[in-house]
Amino acid sequence: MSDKYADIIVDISHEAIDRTFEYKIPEPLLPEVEVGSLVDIHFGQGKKTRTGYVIDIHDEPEFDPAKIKEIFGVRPKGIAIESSLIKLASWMHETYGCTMITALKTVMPVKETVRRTKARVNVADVTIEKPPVTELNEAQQSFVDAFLSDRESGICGTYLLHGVTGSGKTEAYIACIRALAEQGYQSIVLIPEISLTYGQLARYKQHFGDRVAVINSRQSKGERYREFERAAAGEVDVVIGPRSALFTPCRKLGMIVIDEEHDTAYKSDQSPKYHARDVAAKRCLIEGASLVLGSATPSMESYSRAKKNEIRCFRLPDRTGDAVRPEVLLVDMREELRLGNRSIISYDLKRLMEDRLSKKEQIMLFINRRGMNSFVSCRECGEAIRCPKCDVAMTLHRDGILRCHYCGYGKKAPDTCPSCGSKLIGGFGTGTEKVEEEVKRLFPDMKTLRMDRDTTMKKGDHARILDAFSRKEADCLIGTQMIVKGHDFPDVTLVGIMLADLSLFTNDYRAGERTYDLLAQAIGRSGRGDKRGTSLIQTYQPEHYAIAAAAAQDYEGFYDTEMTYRRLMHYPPASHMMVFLMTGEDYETLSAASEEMTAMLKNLAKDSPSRVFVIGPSDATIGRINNVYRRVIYAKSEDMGLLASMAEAADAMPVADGVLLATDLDPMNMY
DNA sequence: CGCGCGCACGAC
DNA sequence: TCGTGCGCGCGA
Repeated sequence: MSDKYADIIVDISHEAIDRTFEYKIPEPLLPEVEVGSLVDIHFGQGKKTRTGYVIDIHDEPEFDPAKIKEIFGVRPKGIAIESSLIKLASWMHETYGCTMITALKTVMPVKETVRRTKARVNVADVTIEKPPVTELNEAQQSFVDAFLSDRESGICGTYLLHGVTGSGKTEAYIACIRALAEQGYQSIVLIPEISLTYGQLARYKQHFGDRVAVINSRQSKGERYREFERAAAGEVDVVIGPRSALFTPCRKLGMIVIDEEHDTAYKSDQSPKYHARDVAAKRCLIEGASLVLGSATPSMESYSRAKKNEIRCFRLPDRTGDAVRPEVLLVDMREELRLGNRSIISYDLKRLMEDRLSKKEQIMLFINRRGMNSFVSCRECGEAIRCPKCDVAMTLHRDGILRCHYCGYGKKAPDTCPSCGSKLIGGFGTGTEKVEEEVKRLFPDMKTLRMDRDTTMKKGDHARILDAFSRKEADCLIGTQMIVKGHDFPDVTLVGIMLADLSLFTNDYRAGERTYDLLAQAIGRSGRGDKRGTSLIQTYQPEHYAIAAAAAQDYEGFYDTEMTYRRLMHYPPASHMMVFLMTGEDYETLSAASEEMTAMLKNLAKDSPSRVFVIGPSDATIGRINNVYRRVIYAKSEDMGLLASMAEAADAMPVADGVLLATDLDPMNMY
């Protein structure tokens, strides 16, 4: 048998993570040493024994063999938290095709000295009175029972809790966390950053007091590291945080919860572009923990696995009961135009708004776009005003400034068409500002609040607007998707969705799913109190399956149609897809590099035993952002390992100067 | 992190 | 000219 060599990180400090050292594995230790093992080594000139983490094992030495030292001891398995995180990194390296170092950097906590900041009032530090004992309803209890009996028989399963906000998912999680804590196990609860509110946190604090660690993006690296240390020391029962909290080192991990598991924020936007759901599943497998997914509109990925009985699905009915689900009306805006209504507010919506205003009930208007008009175009030559640095049309804001939503560039809107000089130039489309203006025109007495990226620039704006609305300081809240997530307003009995089609226009394969999810959430904002609510959807495509299914509140129906389409097109989750995005400032260089890359990938595909389609290269949907050109290549295959090895090969391939490559497995956004 | 190399300065 | 003190870079 040939010699084996191990790449090792020396436990000096985590900052030195980007350097590995090669050691020989002596024959007798071969069976024990694996990726993630803790080993004893001599390092540097010192004769002292040091701890090393094995991050890779290979046959050929890359370093001068004369200088390679030997590993002289292996620690028993399962001692170090780091060991399981290294295994996780190794899996990410294999799955996403990123380098081991990049994977390690995402997974391992980086040690930073905690800068002693002056005691800030942190939500996490507020003390809360003891819990009223919570009673679980039948559906919650049956999930908790199944979960616990599975664990008793040593099964660490995956569970899907299918239920809307308010159906009591959090109580069910808490019951599991509590039972696990009694057995000395810790839990990690992932929630989308936006839902990490005082109220959410308070519920966990009520039950677990100081034994809660909180991770959020506003913390300094030092503060975050302190929370990691508390978890690693076993000082907490539960860790709550966004995607990155997934990598909290836990002494004895019992469960990972992913709340709102369909949320796109669970996909990392940096390399490796991992999906928290997949990484969580792997971490659970490594550490013997259970995985709980919660959602009102499960992702296609999770629901298809539930249908195949790979994961157990539990339905939690809405507490308020199905009888008070909101009534949903669908308005065909083409018909509206025929009736002579050119307003963005349909006759039906106007009538309902009048009614709510007179009853002093509240209204939410949801529009999937900020700004005033979507773009400015010339009615004579048809030319739209585009960003000089990006291949997108610019958006007109009420202050008369045209702004690019991709690079932030802004300029004053011109009076005449820059290409033909015509004065017949104007805005098309609609946005939050336009809706607010129209509401003011139709209802001069109505008090409105607007919430979008422009009105929530400063921190605290978010909470201020929502608080004002909940104190009933306004009759109508107008906003982008940020108003539909969470937040119960019991007096809202009317939700208007101004243009349901907008989220379909992105044209990527997840557009249908995103539209259904957005509409389902928006619809559900109405009638959260004791009064039944109405939701009205305005659309130009009432027959579109995502819109029709959302209006009928028929998730199953949507799922079936969507899945048929994904199968037909070999899109995830029916298959897997790797995107190779190449960017560069010089189009010619970039184009040549992308051709070369495609040739290499096609060559790999040819020699592969599994079926794989390589598509491209072509310009990305947005071919240029901030003067950087973008070209894409797609590879589709059911063999995820093959796609990862293609990504790895692409990564290793030398490309022209000034050309960058990024890969993305099963993307969530368009390219 | 801990070691030692090498540079700089100080005492003889 | 040699001795020592300390800062920095390296370690497989």
